[in-house]
Amino acid sequence: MVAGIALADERGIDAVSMRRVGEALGVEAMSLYRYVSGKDELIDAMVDGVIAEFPASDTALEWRERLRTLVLGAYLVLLDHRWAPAPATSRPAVGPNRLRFVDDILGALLAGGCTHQLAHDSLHGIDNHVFGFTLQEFRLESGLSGRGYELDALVAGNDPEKYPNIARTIGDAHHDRDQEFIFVLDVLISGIERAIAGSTRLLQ
Amino acid sequence: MVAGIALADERGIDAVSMRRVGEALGVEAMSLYRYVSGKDELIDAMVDGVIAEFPASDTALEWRERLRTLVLGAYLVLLDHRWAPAPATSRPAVGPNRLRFVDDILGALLAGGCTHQLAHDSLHGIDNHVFGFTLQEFRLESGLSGRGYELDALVAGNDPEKYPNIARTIGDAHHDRDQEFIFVLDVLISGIERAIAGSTRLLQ
DNA sequence: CTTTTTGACTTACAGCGTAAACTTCCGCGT
DNA sequence: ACGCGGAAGTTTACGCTGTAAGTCAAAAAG
Repeated sequence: MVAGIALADERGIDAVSMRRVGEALGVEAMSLYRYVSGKDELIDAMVDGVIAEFPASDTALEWRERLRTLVLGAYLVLLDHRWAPAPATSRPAVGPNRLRFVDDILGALLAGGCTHQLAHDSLHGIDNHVFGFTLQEFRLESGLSGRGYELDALVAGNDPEKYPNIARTIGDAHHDRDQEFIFVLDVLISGIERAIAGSTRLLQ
Repeated sequence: MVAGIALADERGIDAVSMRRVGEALGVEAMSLYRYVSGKDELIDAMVDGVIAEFPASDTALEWRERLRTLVLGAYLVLLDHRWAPAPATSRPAVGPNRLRFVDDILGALLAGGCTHQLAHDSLHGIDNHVFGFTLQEFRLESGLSGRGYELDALVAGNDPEKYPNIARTIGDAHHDRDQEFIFVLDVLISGIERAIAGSTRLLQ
């Protein structure tokens, strides 16, 4: 499994095949079936192996800061395993380390005074931010050209009358992945904070 | 392309192969290469074809309501094409309809008084919510068992001492996909709203 | 009427996941 | 010391995938 992670880290998730993982271990492909029931189980194990690297949160911190560092810790790990968000979000399996991670998020939310229902709902927003945001960012960064940000490139060569708001926005805004991740995270925390305060209607 | 969408709708994205799409069109697999350069381009076209169904926003609405209906419209379309979020989030291509969708979101944000930078950053949060949240929800709902929510099932059979916060939360909270999607959306809008008001530090 | 373009078909190949059967070898009870 | 059970690894094979290359008939253009 660690061999699979290493292989995916340097050659991408598509390079992970039973035959190649076997080769990396100096063994035939079919031998791997002694240890996993199939490729799906291997991928699931690899994903959970990455999540195992997520640092646990410091429960002594104030809940917002605790949540913030917890999520940022996960983010930093995912930076080193950019293939991981895709299988983590598209496969149904939920491994023990992911459960631990989810449990940690819930712990911070409950410490902040969320009702169980509110914590449950907010969890989805946070969890999705961790895996969904990274997934989309890494995807764009892997765009064919050498340019850092494919959306820019596409729009630059496109009709500014067709996409007026993009044309207006681009150029004035700079793209910084890390800062953006933190911004959305803070938006989420801020929104949850407000939901805790006024437990009734959120908007207005 | 529409044949590919229909095929994916009823048999899943994995059932989409060149040979099967060709079969659905009464044609051999290789004939498709007259119209697309390869399978990747086909999938990209299918994704953009789904996004083409997203209804445009009503620019007359107040910005928050405009953004809300815009995103909900997209959500409803994705409910009918549950395979779409996965390729939409994991492939680098950005089609014209997706650009239009993004442009629409930006329009609502700018109408709300966002700076260009704020609109740009918020866009990522909204866009990721649309595709990332649906991706994760559909993934869980496709879990093997007949149960609706796999996380429940997993945790139910797991050590409540290992995941105390999950154990505390589950049972008290009920899972309603639609309501959850709207909740997180409102959290995002609420957070953006607050970011517009106080342009300085978000938390505290 | 000839030439060019178009659309589809056929064949072929390398790679994939994995089912099934087979060999090799180590550790243990007798 | 012997035999044997099970673990570990290999070999072979099958059906599936995307797609490169070459062929051929019909339609469109000159």
